[in-house]
Amino acid sequence: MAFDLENWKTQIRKGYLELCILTLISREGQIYGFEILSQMEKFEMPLKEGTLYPLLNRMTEDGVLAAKWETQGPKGHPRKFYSLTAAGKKLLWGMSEEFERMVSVTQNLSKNERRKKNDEIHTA
Amino acid sequence: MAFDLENWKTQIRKGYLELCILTLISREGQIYGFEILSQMEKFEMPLKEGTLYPLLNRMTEDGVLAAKWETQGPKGHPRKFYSLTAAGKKLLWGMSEEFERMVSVTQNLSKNERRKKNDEIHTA
DNA sequence: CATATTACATAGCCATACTAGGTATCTTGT
DNA sequence: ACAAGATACCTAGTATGGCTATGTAATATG
Repeated sequence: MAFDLENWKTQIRKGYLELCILTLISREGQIYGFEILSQMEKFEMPLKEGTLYPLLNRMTEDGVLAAKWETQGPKGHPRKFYSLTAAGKKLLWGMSEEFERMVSVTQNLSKNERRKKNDEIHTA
Repeated sequence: MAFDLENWKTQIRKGYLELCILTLISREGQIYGFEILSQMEKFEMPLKEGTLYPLLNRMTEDGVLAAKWETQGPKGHPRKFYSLTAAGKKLLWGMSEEFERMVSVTQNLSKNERRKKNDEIHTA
């Protein structure tokens, strides 16, 4: 409701988590959900199951990820492994490019001092 | 509906635009809405009026921004100038810190090669 | 055999960006 | 004088993704 830092941190994660997770899958080649959770925690960007699984299902439905079940022999819960499709790799590339652009915009905004029109401020 | 790059670009802007705009206001000291639109366009991060004005009103209601109307003498449409409150400065600081953290996480995710089990990668 | 851990899944809530419109004032061309 | 465009702000409604809370199963452990 109120505009506080915690709420903002939730908002800024939208889209960003997908970039992180696609990057992680790309790096690992293939990986299953629970392992993503622990890796993301290791990288100090933890997320909840209720965030991850809908995200993975969405991206699988949309042809960004390929999923296959693997049983762990006689023991262990079966795991659903995800990997990038060709479309997924292309998407990740586009996302990385845009994110870098965003980073450079914030850097420019912070850095560039306003030089032109010192006089204009007095308007009137 | 579909998971495409354009939709993602909309999502990733959530929260990010607020960081940009607070940074811009901080830099300018005070600035009015229409000028924000043209500055953001100059920095290659354009946004629509329907995005900006609700955002400014929200942040004003929540005590992040201070707003005051200024008439342009006998000529010109009156302008609503925004500046950061103390709470706004504090919020911007927290947001910048978090954004930098996010950037470093993506860098680590992209960079760090998986060293353990090299053999596993070459399979097939 | 009860509890914890591993592992995946979904319904419902909420905040933000976008689309598409609206109002009002001032400038410019004819 | 009047139409068109630029300046300037505003809002209702929609779509989307992250979060909370909860559920289901299987295996491991004391």
